[in-house]
Amino acid sequence: MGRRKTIYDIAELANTSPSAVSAVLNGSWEKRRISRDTANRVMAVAEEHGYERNIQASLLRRSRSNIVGMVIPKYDDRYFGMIAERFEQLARDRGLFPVITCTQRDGDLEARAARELVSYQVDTIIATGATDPDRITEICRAAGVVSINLDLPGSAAPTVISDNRGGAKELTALLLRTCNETAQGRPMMFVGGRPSDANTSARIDGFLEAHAEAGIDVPDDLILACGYAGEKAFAALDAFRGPEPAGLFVNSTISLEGVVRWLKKNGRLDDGSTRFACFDWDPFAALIPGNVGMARQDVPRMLDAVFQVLEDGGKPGDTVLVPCILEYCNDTTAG
Amino acid sequence: MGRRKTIYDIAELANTSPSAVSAVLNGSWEKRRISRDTANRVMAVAEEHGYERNIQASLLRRSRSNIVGMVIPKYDDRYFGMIAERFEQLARDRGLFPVITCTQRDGDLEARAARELVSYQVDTIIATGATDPDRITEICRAAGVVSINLDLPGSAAPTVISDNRGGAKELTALLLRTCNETAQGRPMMFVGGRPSDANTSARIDGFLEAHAEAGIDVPDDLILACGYAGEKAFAALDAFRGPEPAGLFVNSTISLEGVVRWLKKNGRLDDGSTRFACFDWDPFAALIPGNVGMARQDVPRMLDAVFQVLEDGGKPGDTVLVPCILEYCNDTTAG
DNA sequence: TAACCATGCTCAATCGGTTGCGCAACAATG
DNA sequence: CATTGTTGCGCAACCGATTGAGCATGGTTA
Repeated sequence: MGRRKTIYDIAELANTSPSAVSAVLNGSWEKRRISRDTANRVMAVAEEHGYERNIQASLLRRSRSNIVGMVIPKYDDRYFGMIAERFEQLARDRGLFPVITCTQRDGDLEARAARELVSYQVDTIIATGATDPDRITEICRAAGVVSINLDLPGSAAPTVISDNRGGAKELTALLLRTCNETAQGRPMMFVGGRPSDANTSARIDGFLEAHAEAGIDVPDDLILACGYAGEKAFAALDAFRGPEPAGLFVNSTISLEGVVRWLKKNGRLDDGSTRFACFDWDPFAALIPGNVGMARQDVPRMLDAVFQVLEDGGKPGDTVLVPCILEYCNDTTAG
Repeated sequence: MGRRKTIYDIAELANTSPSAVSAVLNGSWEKRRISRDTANRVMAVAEEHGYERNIQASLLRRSRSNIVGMVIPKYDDRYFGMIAERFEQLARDRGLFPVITCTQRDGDLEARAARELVSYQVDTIIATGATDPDRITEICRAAGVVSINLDLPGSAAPTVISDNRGGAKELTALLLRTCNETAQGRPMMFVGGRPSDANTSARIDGFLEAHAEAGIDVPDDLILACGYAGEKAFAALDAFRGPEPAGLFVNSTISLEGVVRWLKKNGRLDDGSTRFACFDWDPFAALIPGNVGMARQDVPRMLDAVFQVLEDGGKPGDTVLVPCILEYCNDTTAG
């Protein structure tokens, strides 16, 4: 099949110059004083021949690319899936071209991906849940690319993040209330996440605060920050030898997959006898017996905030804290 | 901050020519007989100054772009999330640059996205679950871009697709077996999807076939192909006035969200009294009481097949059918 | 009639890599 | 010494769109 059509082909077919074609097709024709006649002629020819602009060539000449990159740990997760979907939509609404790259929570992959995005001349990189946000920011800085952190705080770029501490505290309080009759002042167990991860550590703070306010002491061995992966949570629970915890605070739906597998294996799932709460939201997880509540991160507000920061030009250190939405599950009431 | 560094800057700094820099940095330097000395010098200087190649400029000159585009209906769904994640990984393994675009099951958006990808000089577009695959193929054809259909069959490009009929038949048979005592020869209900959608129609075929083999007749009004969205399934069930169905075949996890909301509202969820089966897979949905099984589409095999077709150069009409994996839920046994 | 302006268009340089071709220097061979 | 080959490198055209500058043409004003 023949070569792709270029503005030169269209110019010849429409009996005018490449400059005129370019002006017509990128909308600057009125400013460049091309007559409506010529414009119509060019547009008709372009349409007829299925012309598509070569953005590479266009961007090479322009200074801004209007490409916004996002680095995200996973797609296969409702939280990150929603982020990706919303990001695309908001970017498109603003006439930007979104490119998302999935990096499996691997710092080296994140850096590679960021460099790759820079090569593609992105104007901006949103680093979502990056294990090392400042490394990405540094790559961006060297290339003159704006960067924003989402879901994990970095010191080198503006950050938009959930109120992890507040959300975890509220959720823990709910869990304590619901377990009140059975627990009798015993502490809950915290499962999943990495202690080095700022979100996990903020949630542990909230978890402990809620216990403190209820006058309950939490021994260290009840904090199982064993990693996010489901298998890790499963293994950590399996290896736990202390006294039976009164209820579980699960740090993410990814970890929850392992937790429910473990509960199922031990026959404690179907009757809902083991109460748990989970940070993050999943519509099906919400229906699992024993789940008393989920802290849903407010993805729409978070992404609105990201684009707000983008438009206002945030400074390193700026942090937008977005409250979580507490979802009551399985007829837990607020009281 | 200064302009981005170019090969011209690096050439000057390394005291050589731009051609040599280009050759060194894209790996063709041995072929172009640049000495190891010069190469090392150039690489050191590039490293030191954090040089990143401008891919736009590079692609403008080269003929192949190595960009593979994917059009996908949603991210916020485990099935499509897995597809996206796997696609990225396989593309990267092959040295390609994946760009995914989410089009919300909207034909016009799909076409716009395809055109946009063409503008970005993609070599290939994988149209996943597109409502109108042939339209995308036509856009690709006009631009000399290879296209492949995934998850929905098109006549104009090679297709990789689940064995929807077979999977639905097996799943329906499982549902019939599990409902045997209570159903006493009564038919199941089919919920969700669009009848115009080839997957839905193949699954309806499988659903009916399984009933036929069990000698059970299915009246038309038990086929509620009301659209995929959860609310639609909810509304359709709410509006249904016929005799109570003996069990539900749900056409996707998206529809299932509505189905379980409806079951919950009617107090039939927690005791698992209403049996259902669902096409597609979700780890949490698998644990919902009453769920007897899920037909899990074999995402890894599907994507392996896609890249296989890409490498072998498939023809329009070629179809790879990938079997589903039947997952038994809630202690349903195979027997 | 000269000076000036508006209109409608085109020219040619430019963005940053890539690549066919050729040139200089030197070694090896006849 | 003439010819041929090898090594190492640089020149300049090119990819396709954008854009500052400029050039006719025709109309208006002093």
